[in-house]
Amino acid sequence: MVQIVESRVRDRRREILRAASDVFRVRGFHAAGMRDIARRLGIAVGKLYYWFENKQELLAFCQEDCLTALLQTADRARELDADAPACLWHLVVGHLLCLNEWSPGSLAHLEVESLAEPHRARIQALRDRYEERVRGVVADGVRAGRFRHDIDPKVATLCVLGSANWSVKWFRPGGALPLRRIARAFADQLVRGLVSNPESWSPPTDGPFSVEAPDE
Amino acid sequence: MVQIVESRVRDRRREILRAASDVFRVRGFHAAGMRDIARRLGIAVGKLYYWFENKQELLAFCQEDCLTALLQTADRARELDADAPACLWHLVVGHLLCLNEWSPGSLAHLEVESLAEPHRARIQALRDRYEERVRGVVADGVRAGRFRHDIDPKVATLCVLGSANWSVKWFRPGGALPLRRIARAFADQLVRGLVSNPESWSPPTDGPFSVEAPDE
DNA sequence: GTAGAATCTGAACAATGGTTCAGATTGTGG
DNA sequence: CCACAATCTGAACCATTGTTCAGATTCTAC
Repeated sequence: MVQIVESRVRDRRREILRAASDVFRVRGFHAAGMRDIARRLGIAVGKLYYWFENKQELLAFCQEDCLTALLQTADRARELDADAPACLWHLVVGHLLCLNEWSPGSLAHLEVESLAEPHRARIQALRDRYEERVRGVVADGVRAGRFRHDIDPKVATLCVLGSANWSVKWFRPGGALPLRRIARAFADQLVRGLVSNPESWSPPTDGPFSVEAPDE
Repeated sequence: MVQIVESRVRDRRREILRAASDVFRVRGFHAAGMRDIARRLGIAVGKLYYWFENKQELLAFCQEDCLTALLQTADRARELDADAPACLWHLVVGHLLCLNEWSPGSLAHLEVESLAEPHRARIQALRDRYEERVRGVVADGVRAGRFRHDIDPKVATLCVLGSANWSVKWFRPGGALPLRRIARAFADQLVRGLVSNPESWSPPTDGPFSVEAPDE
């Protein structure tokens, strides 16, 4: 019963999130106002304040939605029981697909400093948790000898996440290159730069994120 | 004579740019207002409008300043007469040093969509020119057999620039890791992911950007 | 059919921030 | 010393945006 109510609340909030995401893409994240979002939904602006306390809560909801999805891709990559290079490869692919195809909140994800307390701490904790997942894969790989011993897992993780995150700035659906090809190429380059046997290593050919999807 | 006047105008405008940069860092790029910038300089807000037509011109000036510096690092890397992997390596290092140490306008550099016409077209042309420089190095390397033949120079360039650009979001002077070490590690990973002989390739040990600077 | 809960409206309010400009101040050349 | 140019001031104006809330509408349970 309570679950049904909560599900309805979440559905309504996610509907607003999707409208917000549309406005983020059209006007830019920082130029997106509450009136624009309400107009996008065809509702009065006051209604937004029935479902969200204020704009900050809406932004936090967007970022949380995206981070939840990213953490889920990390979980699925982990579940593969693959070695660290393959696991990291899937993580990179998953990150790009998540930001550019699955997660409507991804534009908000980039805006690290747009949140103030109290939302900021909670969202930062989620970001840290996700980054720790990625770094854990890299560190495991170094320990197992699958990644070079002279890399710093923290720095390598920052390099990986930077490339993936920045893709939101330039990738456009329907562009010259399909997203999955870009995702594989990024994953190839970033992982190959870390493995201890780059000349014999080859990237995975299957996995959980439909990398051979119908855009080829 | 005219040169002296232009130099004075530029000096004044760069002084304002540095104040703007300070405010960008403290308040975040999008929360930085003209009053804040004027306060930072201890001047009346109207003075800003004596030297800049409006806020957009100031933002464009910041981005142009940063892009000019980036193009200069690309020129210096090119002048080395090194092969493509070494050249790209220096470009990556130069990019990170430029954004995080030399160029006060770097926070503005990230904000691709904050500019409207007519400034946007001019700045976008500079961005394209810089990206073309980087991509040219990658394409040359593929042609010469120094980079893998199966990479797409455009995608590889986007991967490289994404990592480097995103560093502005998290790097802090005085942090746990010195900038040059981070820059070298990024360049190592990104170039090693592209070279055709990653197991025998080793990164440059000297170059134009003081990578062995006194932070070690 | 009705009471009460849930949901919604949209004008008004307050705050913010970009910009203007009449007038003031400073600098410079004759 | 003075005219004129260059530079500067800061209050006021205007537009925008987040938010509120009294009241309206819709929904639901009895």
